[in-house]
Amino acid sequence: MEYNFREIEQKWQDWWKENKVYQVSNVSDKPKYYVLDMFPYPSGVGLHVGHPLGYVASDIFARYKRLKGFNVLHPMGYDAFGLPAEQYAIEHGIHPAISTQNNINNYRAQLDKIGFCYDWDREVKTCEPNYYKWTQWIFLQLFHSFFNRQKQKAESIETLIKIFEEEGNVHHVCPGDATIEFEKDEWKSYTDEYQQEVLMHYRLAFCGYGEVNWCEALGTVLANDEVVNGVSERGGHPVVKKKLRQWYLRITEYADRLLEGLKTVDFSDAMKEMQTNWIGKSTGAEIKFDIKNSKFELHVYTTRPDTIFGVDFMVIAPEHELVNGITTPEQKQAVENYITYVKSRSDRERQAEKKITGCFTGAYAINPFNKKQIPVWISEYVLAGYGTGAIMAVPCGDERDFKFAKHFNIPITNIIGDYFNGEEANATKEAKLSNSDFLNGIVMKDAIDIVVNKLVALGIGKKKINYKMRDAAFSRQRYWGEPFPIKWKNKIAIPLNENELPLLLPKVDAYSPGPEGEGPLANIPEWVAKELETNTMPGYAGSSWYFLRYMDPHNNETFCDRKVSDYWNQVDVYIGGTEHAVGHLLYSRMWTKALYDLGFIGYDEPFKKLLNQGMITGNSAFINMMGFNLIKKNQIDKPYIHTEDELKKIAELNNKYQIIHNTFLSYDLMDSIRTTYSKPETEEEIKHDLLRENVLNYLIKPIVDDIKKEGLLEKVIIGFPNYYKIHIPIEYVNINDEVDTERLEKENPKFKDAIFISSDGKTIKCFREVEKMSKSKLNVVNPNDVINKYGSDTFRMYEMFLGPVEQSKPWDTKGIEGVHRFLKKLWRLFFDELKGKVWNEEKATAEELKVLHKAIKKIEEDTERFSFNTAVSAFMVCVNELADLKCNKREVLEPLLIMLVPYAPHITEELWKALGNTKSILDAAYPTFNPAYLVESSKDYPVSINGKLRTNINIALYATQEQVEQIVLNNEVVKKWIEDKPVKKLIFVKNKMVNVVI
RNA sequence: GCCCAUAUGGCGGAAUUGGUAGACGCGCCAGACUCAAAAUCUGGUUCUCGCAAGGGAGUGAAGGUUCGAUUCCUUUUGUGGGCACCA
Repeated sequence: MEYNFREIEQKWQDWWKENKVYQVSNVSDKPKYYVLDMFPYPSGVGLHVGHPLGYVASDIFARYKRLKGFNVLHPMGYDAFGLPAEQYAIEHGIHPAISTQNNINNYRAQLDKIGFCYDWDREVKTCEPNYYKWTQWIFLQLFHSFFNRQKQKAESIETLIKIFEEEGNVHHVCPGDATIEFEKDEWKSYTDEYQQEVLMHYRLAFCGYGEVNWCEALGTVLANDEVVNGVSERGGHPVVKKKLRQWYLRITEYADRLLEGLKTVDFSDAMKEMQTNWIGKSTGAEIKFDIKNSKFELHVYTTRPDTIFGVDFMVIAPEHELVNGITTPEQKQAVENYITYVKSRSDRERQAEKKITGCFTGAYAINPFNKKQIPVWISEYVLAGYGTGAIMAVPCGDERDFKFAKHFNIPITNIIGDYFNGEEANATKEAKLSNSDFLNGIVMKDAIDIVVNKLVALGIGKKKINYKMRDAAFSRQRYWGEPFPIKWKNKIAIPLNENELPLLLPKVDAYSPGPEGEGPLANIPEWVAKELETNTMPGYAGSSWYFLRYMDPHNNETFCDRKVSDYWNQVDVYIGGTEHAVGHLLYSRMWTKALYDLGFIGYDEPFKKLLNQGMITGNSAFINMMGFNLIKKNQIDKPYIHTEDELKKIAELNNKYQIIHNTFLSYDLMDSIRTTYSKPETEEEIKHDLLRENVLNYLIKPIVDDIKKEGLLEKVIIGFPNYYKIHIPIEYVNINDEVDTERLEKENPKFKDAIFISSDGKTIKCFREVEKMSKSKLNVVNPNDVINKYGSDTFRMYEMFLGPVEQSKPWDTKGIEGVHRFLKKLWRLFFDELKGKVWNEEKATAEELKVLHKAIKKIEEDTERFSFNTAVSAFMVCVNELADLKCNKREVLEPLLIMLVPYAPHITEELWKALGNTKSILDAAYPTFNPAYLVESSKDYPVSINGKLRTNINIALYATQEQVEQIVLNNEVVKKWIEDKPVKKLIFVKNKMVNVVI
């Protein structure tokens, strides 16, 4: 009986489906466990081998927990709204709903092949009305809420209105606009319109204005990754910033809670650090500066008020509201030019730019303490969104300010004495201040509070806590997203009633953007007639709460019954990529906190533990191409004036030969071509040079012919070769990096009639590089192909065996044979090809039980700590050892099978049934480790002399330090190394090692 | 530019708390079985000097702490991810 994985896997997948073995109930006596994957966006390309890495890991863990007696919730669904589907619709005229469903079907077929234990009855798709109804509903809850800073929690906006009626907003500073202040009578006197405007500044979901990437030529707003080097990726049109009405979530109000919550969750330190940095809480001061000869005041946020006397200039963001008002007439033109430049730049470009740019506004701020006049500049490195959009620049203490000052010749004041060397800034807090008026002689870190207190006393500043995090932009000018349940009447946002939900996304035939940067919904007359909001929600709306819907996916009364969410509680393990570190993971944490505050769920952190899976990168294949540039002769020696006609011809030829199209060079040739010997001596070198010459002559000949034909013989020369590499599809490359050129030419139009040059006239070699797996890089590996060849059990185990789940690693099919061989070897412990059944009912020996229990210990520990790669190798060790012992005993094999279920569910179910079990192995009890089988009486101690390993000595485990010393020092090898030198110390660590120090 | 991660044989990786560097697998070499191949099995495989016994070097680089460092600290280089409208 052979291991026929194709038959086995299909059989059990069908059986599991028929018997609904993965259906999970919300009612159970068992303890609950919730294992969640980050659900995928169903792209048109389908899954590649990188996607299932996390899914296999979570599947193993879910199955493991089930064997351990838990009621395990392990669902899957689709994050189905998104930009790519809409772009596809624009290009191909297929409705996103249809292409998305097609993609989902494709994903599902792929996922099913891998044998996951998802309860598919709980599947959610964010683009379905019965799902997004509740996304809209939660949005309304956020809209109807504000964040009560005194209680540090969200509350109903009705509560706030009551407060306003009773005491105005004196105890509730307006988070959207701190300048709004009113008493109760004032509130009552406000028009309804103004009251609503004020409330909008408090709501957790609110409307405001924000900048977007606007592409006039495409008439649309572009995502950041659709903008490359300041122009649109499609078409290369200019992109500028444009202010549009946008919805936001007031996530900044939750900044402190989000920080606090990190202490209660089990995320990696790196993840916590990333989120902490993203929130970017800092303590400092806001300082008011008067502007000379002007009514304006400049507010600056700084974390270093102690450096106030070192301020040599101010930099404000080019889009700062004061720029217009304070710029002097002389500087107006220069400032306008500079702003035009900045408008074309993305925030990221602005921060990454090394070139120092800026423009003086002509205005001067006045240092409130010494009345010094400080020039006010604008520069792209100051962003409007951070702090007050203005900084006080202290060149002696900040590198960026220092370089700016040097570049524009602004005199630098040194306030830190010897700490500043004039060559580079020093951000120390330890220096004693000088040139600092009343702060002279005070250590900087102590001066901070002194300055703040003085600022407060003088009424020109205050202590301030600042966050780098901004409120989350929550609207898109797109079609394929959740419509907002909002109507606009007289510029007032009117929420729909709950009974009007879901507000269905209307069917459309065209997806082009609406007028004035509005979304496609603005093109639908009925939609506009109803005065409905034309923006839609962003991709992360649906994903911010989906883990709750899985618990109660068919509920039509509420998003998730409170009793059910109380039972399942938090997600116990959440597995997904780090790329979501500061997006999805912060948003879903915020939504959870808001839902908790409003009493809809019983916990305020969604994910108890987070495991980050690494990427599986592709192993791209490249082939070389070459080309030559023609160099006009006058660039080299004597001046020669080319005629117009000649110049045109040269340009044409250059165009033709810069890359010699359709001619590809084997990789092993490239080394030869790139090296030359000035004096070839050995036979090899002569051969090498000959080969090189042949290739080059071959390539150059047609160029020379063309040069002659065009009559340019004396007028140009051929320059050094250019080298290029291009991707070739990896399916045409074998394990030895040899290209199947015949098939490639036949099947791939890009390589039709291609010429391949090799060193031996036969083999064309390519070279490999590790890159992200993507369609454009022609390096995608489809899991189905692997499964067809080796089966899903092999695939699952190999994905794990590749390395730690958290780490990125390249996909390489080479090693998969080893895992497959392991499963075959396991099979042979049960069945022999010729003899058939070989397993038996004999009693296991102590040695065999030791092998088994060693494996139980190791595999259980490794699975618990998500070290699946080492668990796989422990299985291999165990099977190797059992094979060596010729152990075919049920007593040993059965527990081994149960342990293997999470990793290879199909083969284990088959063998389990073959052993005569009638019930599924999925609910078997996990074997219990018994340490008694592993007890040892002695150990081979490694013995080092001065830290260098010299020998091993077997010593009883109960030996005392004195006994060990005696044994070790009398050992021949040890004696030899000690010679006659005195032993300074002998280090003995029980059960570990011995080190003799001489 | 800023934040985070990461670097170990020909390759993927192991070494869980500072204690035998290279488990396990791939690949490669040699052998067995076979008419032959596949499959399977046995042995070897970090580099280097040496016939061998046995030395020496070695975890991106440079320093440091320690009896002992892949592991901790400082500096530095390469690579990958994120940076607010890809998901």
